[in-house]
Amino acid sequence: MATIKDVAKAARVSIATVSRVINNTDKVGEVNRSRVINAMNQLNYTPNANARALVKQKSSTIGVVVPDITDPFFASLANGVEEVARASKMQLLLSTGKQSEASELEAINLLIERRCEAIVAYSKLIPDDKLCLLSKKFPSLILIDRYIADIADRCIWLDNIEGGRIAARHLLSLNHQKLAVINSNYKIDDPLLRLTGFKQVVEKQNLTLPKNLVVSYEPTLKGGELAAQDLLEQKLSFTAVFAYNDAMAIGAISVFEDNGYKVPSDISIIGFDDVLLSQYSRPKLTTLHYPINKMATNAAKLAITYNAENIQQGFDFKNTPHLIKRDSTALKR
Amino acid sequence: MATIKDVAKAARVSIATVSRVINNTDKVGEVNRSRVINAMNQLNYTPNANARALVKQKSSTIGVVVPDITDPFFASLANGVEEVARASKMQLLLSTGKQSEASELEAINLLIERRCEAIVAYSKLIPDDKLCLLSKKFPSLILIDRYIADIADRCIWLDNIEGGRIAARHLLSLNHQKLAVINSNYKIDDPLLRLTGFKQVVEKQNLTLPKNLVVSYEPTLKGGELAAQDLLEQKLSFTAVFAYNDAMAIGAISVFEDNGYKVPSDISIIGFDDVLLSQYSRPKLTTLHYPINKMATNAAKLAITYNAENIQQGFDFKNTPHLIKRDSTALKR
DNA sequence: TTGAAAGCGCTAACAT
DNA sequence: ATGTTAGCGCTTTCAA
Repeated sequence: MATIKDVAKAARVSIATVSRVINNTDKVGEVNRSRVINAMNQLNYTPNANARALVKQKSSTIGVVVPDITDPFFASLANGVEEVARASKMQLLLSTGKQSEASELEAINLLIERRCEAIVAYSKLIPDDKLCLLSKKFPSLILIDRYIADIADRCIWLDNIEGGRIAARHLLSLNHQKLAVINSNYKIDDPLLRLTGFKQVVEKQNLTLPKNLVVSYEPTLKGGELAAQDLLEQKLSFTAVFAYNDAMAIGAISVFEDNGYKVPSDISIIGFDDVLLSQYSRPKLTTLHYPINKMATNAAKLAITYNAENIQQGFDFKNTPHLIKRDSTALKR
Repeated sequence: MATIKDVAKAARVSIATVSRVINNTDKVGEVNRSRVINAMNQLNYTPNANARALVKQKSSTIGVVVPDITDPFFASLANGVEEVARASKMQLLLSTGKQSEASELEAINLLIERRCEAIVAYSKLIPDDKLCLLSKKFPSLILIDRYIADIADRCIWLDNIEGGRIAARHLLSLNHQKLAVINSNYKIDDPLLRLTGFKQVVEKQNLTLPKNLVVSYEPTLKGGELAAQDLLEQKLSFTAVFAYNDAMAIGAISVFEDNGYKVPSDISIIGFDDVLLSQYSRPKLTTLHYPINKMATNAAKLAITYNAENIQQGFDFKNTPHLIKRDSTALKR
């Protein structure tokens, strides 16, 4: 590809002059300017962003690490970061850290090598201490969906406990007393936290949540189906279910209906996340909205802020889900 | 951040030696090697990928342009490219080209400035001639989901006409004779091509597709709902529907059912794309599988191949959708 | 308004 | 085995 030198030669000016017209940074005489422009066109010149990044010491790049862009939840996350990148005239470098600490670490590291000016990372497998070290080393690394006390000012997270509480309150307000929970069996905090909040509210009402009616499977459609089957085999009656996420809820609904239970008239069910799916399901899913897109834009802005060493106040580090009432929950008959 | 010079100074060796241990390219004495490694750790050294890209004349970057990463279809596309990047030890630069020629053009251009070694672009708004020019200028630019005769060797596309035919054949094989079509009103080729194929088969059977029963709306859930309402108001009977995509199909199903028609017993409906949604819907959607992930990996590999000026044979430029029979179509009663 | 030159961080000859 | 040095393509002083 043509370089700035080629253009300078063709236009019979110095490379400094070419640089000036490219960046519009200094006065350049009319004659020279148009000669440069002509030369650039003729040579199909495109500036080399890597060279520019090197000398200017800024990459105009914002990095994001997610496990799987195919998951709508992570797509929203990436999208949020992208919106900020776009608004800041930066570009998005996407790195996937799949199901292992090493992989997550590598993903972040690649982004640092690229000298991203900001990094938003969804990491569940790197232990707290390593993340602390990393964030010391690289101040504009923001963790999303994770809370580490030592670096709380670099964490944008969701209050999962409160989410569980909200779900419980909703079901209780519909007069349900016999409750069940379909949880995720992933080894991360979220399932436990949501269950904790749910239990808190339930037990405050002097109701109990039988162990048999708390089942854990993979947080997928299939997992939801298995969970529902499990629940139905317990021979313990329940009229409402709190599912770990929308996919599980939808899987469960299909099994319930296949077994002759109507949702919501026989069984109410509430999901979590409010991904696109929940609007497409039949019945439309009542769920907790996880403001991941907003959290991601916040995280990106925060990361940029730290990069500028220009710490600002007013970021929503802690976020709270809110109830979206649709058609999968109803008053107990 | 620490540079290679800092490391060299701390380790009391030359930068060449440091470079050698970083890249494991030459023999380095045991003593020096460990001194360098220590220095790197102490200084938290991370090599600067931009500098490396500059001198090595390769960025190890593969670019992808999509309109919206939030759309599961484009997420799959990006995912396919990411898989190839990962396998090739490259990284993914994501650029969004939203709903305008200028925006698509800018997205591609930013990727070229970054000196991506390969670019996979989903572009519907840039006219053929400009795209031809661009692909001359930048040989490792591959177009996905688009066919331009002049640069056919840089296009990975889906045979939409055949898709329409397959849908029609399927419905016909189920003895449906009164057919309707829910199409997209976007100003791109795809809707027309799918309809063309569909019609070909229908008319070959001496059946007709009444104009009133071909309706066009936005290719979304909402659009599908509107389309279904429109269809129901036509007072023309039909027993099977070909929808432009899964989202429209699912939207339509909900309206049909709300109006007392059962799917598939009263109305059969077939979608297009086979996105995740189609497995989650009730009934599960019969649809045409659009092998976008595979097409994307192919496009990425092809792009890399062109970059290496090492043109290989055997790429699937033209792709054909195939039928996924699920539960939304049934024999006409 | 213009050009010469230094240098961003790194790799890769070429010496030694 | 190790060091010296010349760039990669660009921006930015500093002079003219």
